[in-house]
Amino acid sequence: MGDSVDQLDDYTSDCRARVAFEVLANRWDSVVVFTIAAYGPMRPAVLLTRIGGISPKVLNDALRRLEYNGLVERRPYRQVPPRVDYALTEAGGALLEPMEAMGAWATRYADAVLDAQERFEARERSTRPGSARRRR
Amino acid sequence: MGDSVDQLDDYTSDCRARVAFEVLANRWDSVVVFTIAAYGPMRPAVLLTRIGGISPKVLNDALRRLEYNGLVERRPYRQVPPRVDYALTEAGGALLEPMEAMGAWATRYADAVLDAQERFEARERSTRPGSARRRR
DNA sequence: CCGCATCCCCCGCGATACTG
DNA sequence: CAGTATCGCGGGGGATGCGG
Repeated sequence: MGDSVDQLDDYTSDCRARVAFEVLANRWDSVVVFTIAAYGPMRPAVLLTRIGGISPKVLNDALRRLEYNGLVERRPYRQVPPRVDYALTEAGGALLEPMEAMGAWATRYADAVLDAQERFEARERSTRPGSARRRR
Repeated sequence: MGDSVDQLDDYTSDCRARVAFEVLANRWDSVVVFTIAAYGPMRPAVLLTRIGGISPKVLNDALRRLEYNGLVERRPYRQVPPRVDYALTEAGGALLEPMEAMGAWATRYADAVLDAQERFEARERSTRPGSARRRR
């Protein structure tokens, strides 16, 4: 099913934004794109340290996905020890602007989100005597 | 770990956009927000038909999540049979603009993404004799 | 009509260990 | 250093059925 970026109007046809969200749907993809956009092409090891809390394997998964979707270009240098770096494609670079729009929203409403979460849990707790649950 | 919208700089601190992406990370959340933004407050049943290919349960999950994050407000009418509708909060409504930025990117680069996917698979096929794999 | 409870499947994340 | 192979786990998506 939800395979690639095939048909745009599986749902409300105006919602082509979905394509963009699908492309950045996974945990780290947007972070990787943003980091490369901010600092320029980088080697995996550097990405690894620049981004915190991501394992080599997961980073690699993300890079492969991004490459698959044409957001990132893999540039191998033929030498030993192996050396590679990843750069943004035009599509990937163009993503920076919308991402910053999202960022602006986040800085503005992050507190509102936090408040809503607390209020939700408080309400839940007063209704249901059970333990405090987690929502995503 | 990646729990709610707690710390903003788990990674590159400038990447606060992540908060926004987390809030819309799930399969249908952005679609629901967008649909309500486009047509105004709606009842679940209407959402169900307006959006295609989503089950009642999954829609409800999405609405709960959105409510939890304060993007959507649940407005019950005390009557039988049960009547409810969902409206965007201020935060939810403000999301429309960034989402449209993402949409603009999508309309511009959707083809590029498709091409990249095909090229990737072609390259993969010529390298590895195995079957054509799927990437997400 | 709303939305909960189950059950299943799949896949992304994460950790670890290994090869070139 | 780059990338792969395994394994486990958790959680979302999807289908179905029940109850308020």
